[in-house]
Amino acid sequence: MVLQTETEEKIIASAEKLFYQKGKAGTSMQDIADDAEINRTLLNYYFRSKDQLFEAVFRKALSGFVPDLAALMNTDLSFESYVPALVEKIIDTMLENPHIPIFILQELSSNPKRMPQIIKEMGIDPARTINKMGSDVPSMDPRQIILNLISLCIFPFAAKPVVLDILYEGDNEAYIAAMKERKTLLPNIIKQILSQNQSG
Amino acid sequence: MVLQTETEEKIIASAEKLFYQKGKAGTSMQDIADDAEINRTLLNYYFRSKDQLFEAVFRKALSGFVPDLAALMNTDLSFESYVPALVEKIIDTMLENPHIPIFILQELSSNPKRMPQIIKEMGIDPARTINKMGSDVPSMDPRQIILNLISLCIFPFAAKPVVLDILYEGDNEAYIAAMKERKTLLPNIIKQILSQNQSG
DNA sequence: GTCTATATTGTGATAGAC
DNA sequence: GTCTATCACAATATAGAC
Repeated sequence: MVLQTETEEKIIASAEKLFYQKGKAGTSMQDIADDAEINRTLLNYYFRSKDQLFEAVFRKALSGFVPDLAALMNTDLSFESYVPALVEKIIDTMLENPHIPIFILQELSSNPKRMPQIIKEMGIDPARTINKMGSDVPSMDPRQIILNLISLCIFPFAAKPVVLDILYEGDNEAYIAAMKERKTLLPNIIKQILSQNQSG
Repeated sequence: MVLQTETEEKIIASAEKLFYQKGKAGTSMQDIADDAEINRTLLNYYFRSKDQLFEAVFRKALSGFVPDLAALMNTDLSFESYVPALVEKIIDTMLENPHIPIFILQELSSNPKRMPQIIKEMGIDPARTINKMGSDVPSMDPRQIILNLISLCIFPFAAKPVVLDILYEGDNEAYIAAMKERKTLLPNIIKQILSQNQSG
């Protein structure tokens, strides 16, 4: 990621904003050009096609946090010991950009293979993680633990509009505070789940 | 929901299928007409506009399970006692149609007020539920409990493509079995969370 | 209720002048 | 690197014949 022209940067910024909010199909090249205040044909000049522009935005979104998660998971520390850092990294990322979960899930349904492929490229090794957890916590299925952890971290952001309205009566400050609280809440829950099943 | 013409039923069936898979913006009226094997103008004849057709599909999706959840939540039973039934209803619904979570989340981002409005119409009373839980479990925030429960139920379906690929190596049978297992797993986790905080 | 024909606007993408 | 002009086609929606 070296030097970029000013125009290219404006395109990416507008494309991010609109793809995040309205999805790929819901955003036109004209929408992006208007938002960036440039001529529409420049989008094709810089990125050749809508597909390639979207791909650039998608990869940039993942590269903002997936490599950090991979680094955590690829240490020799036990699963339990890196859970707090994992939770904090995910929640902080989502707090910075709450649109990311829906954006990714949207693309997932129309292009299921892309996301798994990219996160493996970025250093996440699912088999290694599952195996290591299997020796840490032999009494239960590591995949259910991972599923629980990720669900608890991400879903409250993916469903932000309902959560905000239904549980926090539209009070965004209260919503944000609750999300921050979860950075300490969730590691405790995971610890409980792990200890329960080790004794059972 | 009385008698419908055969054509109207075919339209709804095709619209459901395509809106679920590709979202509202990603589906054209022509796509739906082709899938239903009818003339495109009949869509406008029966539903007047794409918006109204989408609205019909969206309401139908929610009416398949939200009223049942409302009925559970509006009894005088304690929260803890109806959790297993709640979890089972949600997971069974998602197993029958795994596209529903993404479909709803997609619409949520482009139309944040619609979903909360509809589920309140369908009998869910968030304030009542939160208040009742507040007296059941006074030591912790009921909203965090609800958030955890819903996250654990729904996210594994919303993210099915990644979960299936990364955790279950594409083995759909294994994925389904794991989801069914969660019908007994999740109520235990919720019970643990509740008891931990009651004693703490 | 179902069709053809058509209006209008928007789409992604490229060629070629400057 | 940025523009105008233009292509080929797809979008939603309606009018009117049958």
